[in-house]
Amino acid sequence: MSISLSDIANLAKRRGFIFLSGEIYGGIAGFYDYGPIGFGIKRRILDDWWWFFVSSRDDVYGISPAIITSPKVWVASGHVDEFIDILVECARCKSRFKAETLLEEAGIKIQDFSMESVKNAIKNNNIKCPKCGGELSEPRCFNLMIEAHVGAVKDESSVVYLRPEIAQGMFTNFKLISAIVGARLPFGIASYGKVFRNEISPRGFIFRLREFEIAEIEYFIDPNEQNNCALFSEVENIEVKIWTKEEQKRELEPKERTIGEAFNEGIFSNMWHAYWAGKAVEWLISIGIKPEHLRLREHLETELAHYAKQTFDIEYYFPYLGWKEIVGIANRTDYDLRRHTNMSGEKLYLTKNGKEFYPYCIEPSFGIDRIFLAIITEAYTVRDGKIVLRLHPKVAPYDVAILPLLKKPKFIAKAKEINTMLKLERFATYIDFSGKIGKAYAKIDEIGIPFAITIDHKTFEDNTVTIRFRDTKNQIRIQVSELAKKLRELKYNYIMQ
RNA sequence: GCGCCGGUAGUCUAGUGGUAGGAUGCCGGCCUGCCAAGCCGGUGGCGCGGGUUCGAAUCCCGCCCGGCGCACCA
Repeated sequence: MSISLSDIANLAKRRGFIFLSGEIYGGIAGFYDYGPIGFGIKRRILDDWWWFFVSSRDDVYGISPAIITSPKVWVASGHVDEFIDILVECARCKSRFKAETLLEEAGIKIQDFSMESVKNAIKNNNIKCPKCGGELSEPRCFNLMIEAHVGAVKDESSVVYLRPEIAQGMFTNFKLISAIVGARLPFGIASYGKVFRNEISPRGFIFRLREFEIAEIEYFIDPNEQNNCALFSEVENIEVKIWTKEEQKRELEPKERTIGEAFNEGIFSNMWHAYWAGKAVEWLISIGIKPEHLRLREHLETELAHYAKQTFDIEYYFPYLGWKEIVGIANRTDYDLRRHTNMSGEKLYLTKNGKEFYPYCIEPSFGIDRIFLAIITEAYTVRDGKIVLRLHPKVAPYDVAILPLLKKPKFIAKAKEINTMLKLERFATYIDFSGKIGKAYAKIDEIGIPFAITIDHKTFEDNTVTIRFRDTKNQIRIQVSELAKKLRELKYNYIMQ
């Protein structure tokens, strides 16, 4: 029996993972609130991401740029031009078209894509609906960036944009950061946070959102050293399905390759691009995604973003949605630093042997909410008609549950004592003495807590408790004094099945 | 944004014009004492707004939200 999106949404609602935002007023499409369990999991994902890509490394620096910044940033980045679509609608069949595509197909070239010139071009060339031949409506502007206003007066000069990506915060701070940290190439700047895109129709539970969390690294390399990656041995042997654009065009299946093989085949735009694709896959697997549910898919030329030379999506196989993007790894070249240098006048380039040059940039960009959904989907299993969420302990909402076998004062007191002890050891504990033990086990299985400590009669004889394993229901008995050590061992040596 | 379908306790669901019912969850009690046992009691609902009608969960209109298809997804 395969799981559906509504199974996931149902669990999410029932157990406090995630809810439609403002639901008491009917909600708002594309915006969701994370509840206690969901945010517990999401925070663990973000923490582990930060550890893997920032804290555990010496070459990546973490920052936190503002969500709203100078609107000029978005002009320079190309988002003001590229992120705005002018749409026309057929008055008869109601189909909508991008004005740009429509004019292109009609072989008409116009200099500027202002509303006026699009309107005139359509009128003067008597362009009709390509589907039904009907009359086209007035062009309308659809901006994928969400606008806001700052200051007391709400006019054109007060317009700001909610960031549609974090990357620009890394580029605009490039000079300051590289000077402060004394960074030498190659090095990266990383961040995570909320971004906003005015999607036309958000769909698929939390799959397409208007406000979502992205974690990004902008990794800067010397354009003359693109194929000199000293860290390549870290990823060389990682195996993953890779689907090149040629294979897609020729309708061939994706092929299993190691990152090393793929690089040697010339599939990646450079060695660092291959390296970061490998690291992204490595991380996803380390938090519980099965390798067979992942693949790297190269963007076709028509899909490439305005800034990208080559992009690979890491796609995850959602049983109810098919293969969908959860991570993108783009080679942005020197596009952004060059644009910002030209627009701002600041020198966002480096000097080597007296020669000025722009670093190239490889950008791994992680859609955290989609990864959250993938992790929940991956973990969702049914045992004896009950849901067991087999999350990796690293991303479980709590480390351990503490349950008294009986709801008697001395059992509860002992549970509280152990709870306090483990909290002092920095475990995220979950204590529950509200119901019966079987019911408590079922509940913690559903929210994915990997281990449960049970206080039973024997506890009062010899100060031992049992640790019960979510995945097997097996129990082991252990001295209370050994608990912290054992739990730490279990958490970090956990092997996904 | 267009088209089709839908929206009843936290969740699942019965109810097609006449007193909203059940299951589950949640809270309390009894009992039991290691994997959602049982019994008793309690809590909680017709997405929002307008209209038709003596009377609307039910019919009509608008909106909001969701699902599917199209379009969109740099």
